[in-house]
Parts: sequence; C-alpha cells; structure tokens
Amino acid sequence: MQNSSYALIKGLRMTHNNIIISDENHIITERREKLAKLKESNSAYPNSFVPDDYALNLHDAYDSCSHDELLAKALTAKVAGRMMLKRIMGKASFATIQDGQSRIQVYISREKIGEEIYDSFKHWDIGDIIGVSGKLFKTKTNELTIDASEIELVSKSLRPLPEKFHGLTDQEQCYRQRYLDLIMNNETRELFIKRSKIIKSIRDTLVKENYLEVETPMMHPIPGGATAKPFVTHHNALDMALFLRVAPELYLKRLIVGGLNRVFEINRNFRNEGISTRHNPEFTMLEFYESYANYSRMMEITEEIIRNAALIATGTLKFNYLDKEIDLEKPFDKLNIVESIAKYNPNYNMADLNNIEFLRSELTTLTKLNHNNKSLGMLQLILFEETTESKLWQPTYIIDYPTDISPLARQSDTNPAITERFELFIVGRELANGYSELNDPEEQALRFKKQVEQKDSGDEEAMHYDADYIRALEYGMPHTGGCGIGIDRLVMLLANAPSIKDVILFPQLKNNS
RNA sequence: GGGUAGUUAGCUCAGCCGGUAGAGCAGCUGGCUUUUAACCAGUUGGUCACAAGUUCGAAUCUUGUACUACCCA
Repeated sequence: MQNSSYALIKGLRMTHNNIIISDENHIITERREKLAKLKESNSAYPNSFVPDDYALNLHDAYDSCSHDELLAKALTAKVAGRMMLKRIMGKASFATIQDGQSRIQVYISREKIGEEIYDSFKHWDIGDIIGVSGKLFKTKTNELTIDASEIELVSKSLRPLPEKFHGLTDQEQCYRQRYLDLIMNNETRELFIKRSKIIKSIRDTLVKENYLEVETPMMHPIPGGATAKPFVTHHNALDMALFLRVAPELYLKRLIVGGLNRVFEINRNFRNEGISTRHNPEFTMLEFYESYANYSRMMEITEEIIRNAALIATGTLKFNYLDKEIDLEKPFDKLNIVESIAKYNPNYNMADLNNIEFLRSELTTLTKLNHNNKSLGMLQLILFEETTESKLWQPTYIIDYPTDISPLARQSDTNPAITERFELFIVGRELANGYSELNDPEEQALRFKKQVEQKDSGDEEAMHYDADYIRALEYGMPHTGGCGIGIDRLVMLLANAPSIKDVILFPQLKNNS
C-alpha cells in the first residue's frame, strides 16, 4: 500500500505527525482501499470536469415540459454534484446528485455508458462527487432526469454521510461540522443565504442614504467604545499589547471629525464574556454615524434598515418568531424607562417609580442585593431590566438612559442626569443601541476619567481614557447621531432562529477532543 | 455560576424490572433495465461519552468529570 504510515489496526491510525485519528471505521477503511485503486489508475481527483448547468435551472426550465416535448427538444445537460442517493437495479441505475442549490436525478444504463464504467459506478459511494452529461428526459413518474452518456468520478469521499432519510439532526455536530450540516440540511443553506441577503439589504439601505462603508482597526491599542471585557493579544515586532476591538465606535467618530459625514461599518466585535443562546464571543455588528443628526433621526433610519431587511428576508413585515407574531409595520413604540415599567407592570404607579426609597426596597426584594448607593436613574434602569425588558416583544425604543452608564452619549439639554440615547428591544432582546453623540471634548474627558475610576475600583468592563480620541474631538466634531445593530440577533429574528449559534456559520464551542 | 435533560454502530434510534448489545439506513456479496427513503436474499461493524464505586455480574444502579441542549442568574 502506497501510504504505509497508517496501520489499520482496530480503526486506529497514526499520521506522519503522530496524531492519532481514532474515528476510522470499516466503512472508511473500505473507501481508502477504493481510493488507493483509483490512485493507481491516476483517476482519484481529476481536475478537468466543468459543469455548464445547475439542477435548479434545469428544473425551472423543463419541469413543466411533458415527456414527449422534452424528447422532441433533445436537450443535453452537463452537471456536477454530490451523489446523495443511489438505486442499482441490475443493468441500469438511478442516482440523485446535489449541486449546491438543488438536486437532479441521473439515469445510468450499462448499455449506454459501457460495461467498464458501469461497473466502476456501482462501486462509487454516496457522498462521492460526480460529473454527468447526457440527454434530459422524463421518467414514468414524470421526474426530470439526465440519461447519462458520460459519467465520471470527480472527487472521492472517504467518510460516510449521515443517514439519507433522517439526515443530520445532532445539534452539536451541525455546529462543529457545519459543512455536513450544509450538505444534509437544506434549511441551513437557506438560512445562511438569507443572512447574506439581510446584510446586503442593510448595505443597500445605507448606501442609498449616502453613507460610506469603511473598515476600521480590529486590533486596538486602547480598547473602547463599549463597556465590555476585551480579548488581549500581543504584537511581537512592536512588542506591545493589543486588544481585539469591543466596538468600532471611537474610530468611526474620528472619521466624522475627518469630514466623512456619513459612515458605516459591518464587522466583527469581540467580547470576552460567557457563551449563551444570545452571545457568541465574536459577533457581527453594524455601526453607523451621521453628522448633523440626532438620536431621533437614528431611530428613523434604524426602523428603515430593519423593515427593508425584513422584507428581503421574509417578504412581509408581520411574521412569527417562536410562535409569537411580530409586527414591524406600525411605527415602533417609544417609551422612556419609567413609562415602559408602568405600561408593562400596572402594579407600579408613577409616583412610586420616581421615589428612590420605594425603588431601593423593591429592588432589594427582587434581586436580594443592596442598592443603597445607586442614583434614581440607575435604580429605575435595574427595575426595568428586572420587570420589563423581557416583555418587550413588539419593537420598542426605550429612550433617555442614565448618563452614568452612557459615557459616550450626549446629555439631555433639560436634564443632565439622562442622555439622548435609545435601545431597541424586539422579542425581549436588545437589538440596537444608539444616541446623539457626545461631541464636547471636555465633558468627554470627564466621562473617561469617571470610567477610569470605576476600572480602578475593580470594574473590568469600564472604559480606558483614550487621549487620542479626546484630541480628535478637540478639533471639533459636528453634532452627530450614531447607532449599532447586532446583526446576528437581527438574523435570528428574521430567520426565526432560537440560538445565535444557528446564524453563525462556525459558532464558538468548547473543545471536546 | 445554579438547575433539568441528553450522550448506545458512520447516521437515526430501541434496549434502562442488573444476566456478555439490537433495528432501519449506510457498507460488503449476490439478484434485478424507469427507480425514487427502490426492492429481495445473505453479511460485516460497538471501550454502550469518560472515570470511580456497589455487585458473582453494570449500557442499565450510585457518585464524579467532559461536552451539548433548555431554563434561571
């Protein structure tokens, strides 16, 4: 045997790197033997077959033709794809191949293609990639089929595919071996096509609004733009620590200072936190900034982005997420924190919700934690998170967040304890976060200093002081609105996916080997 | 971080009153020229997630660990 470095002892194999691959089984062993024979005749992995048709196009064009019409047209087709089903009936066989978009049936008769090739075909395996050309016809049961006049093995598959009827259902295996998921589950391929269309729709909406797409650093010397724990890495040549970005915000606003008046970026952020059905350590975020705009304008454009994406993805503005209807057609509800608590929890009245003593005792009961040194706004926010957030199923903007937790947002002109900030909630989840940007460099410097104090007292998520960003603001930034939309969560919503792992091709999982 | 459930052949799953592991598909051999989850006959394949314990004997009972899913923080 050509490759003597593997010894087939009870399915254990040593590679040349001495890595033990232990999942060999008799099926793989048999296929390796078939491969070895193909290699002897130099026909294991040819690279010359070029298909000129796709199954999907053939079905679209000819499914409606009758048997006789198709016969009269005498059309030939040339396709390539993975063999998913195989039915041998003596001197003739059927195979079903899948070419990435759809499937088509192939008829192979010994009489037509010759005994030698027919005998080879009988030993090809489900999962092998084959190329076929031949005449199109309809079978007795009216299925469009290619009558193979030529057929060749394009790529040998060594590993058996999941079972043909039930397919692959193991959630973990779908995540760990997404390629298998894509081969076996049509819905998975469709979901990721939908994701791509959603992202294209977002680009189209923003470009139409005269936004410029930009790319800013993923590796930051000073992490910033969000309260989150960053990943740390190291640049060898510069001998310096770098942080994977938690948000692109501070760079995008530097571009606003530079006169790129409307910019957006769709890219990955990295946050060093737990993994859940709503959190992946790397996730895709849209951030967009518009000069001479405030948070009201950002809410308008956020709605436009989401509606356009929903129409592209679902064809409608009313659809179900986990069996509950979402209505994106009506203008999104807009409530401040206290109003939203009162609306969804009739047991609270406005007087109580503005009474700091009441809030303290209520929160002590609800959270079993001490909230004595928190401001009124913070207490209201915590009560909101405890009692209201998860009830915001229909799209709702919550507006006017406390300044303490919004270090990059502009204060309200009438009440400096709150900022011109909104978060958009749908299906009880935060989907977007935007505000009128803070463009006063002196106020921004004070806010950074407060963050540094919090960091010094142990808050790992607090921000650093970014002197270069302050310097940029000191050159003057026009009043600006900004917003971030979590793309993964938006895709979850529009694709009716229960977990963020379902909408990320390769989600982060624990090591299982 | 806490709770619940799952992990048995390549895949989908039975077996869980403790007595040396079973089906269908896939694979292999044979038959079959319009099948379609093709069919018919025969047949290969398992460290029952991992580790310890109870027992004459453990896939099955107990405990722990790992991973996954769901719920809660």
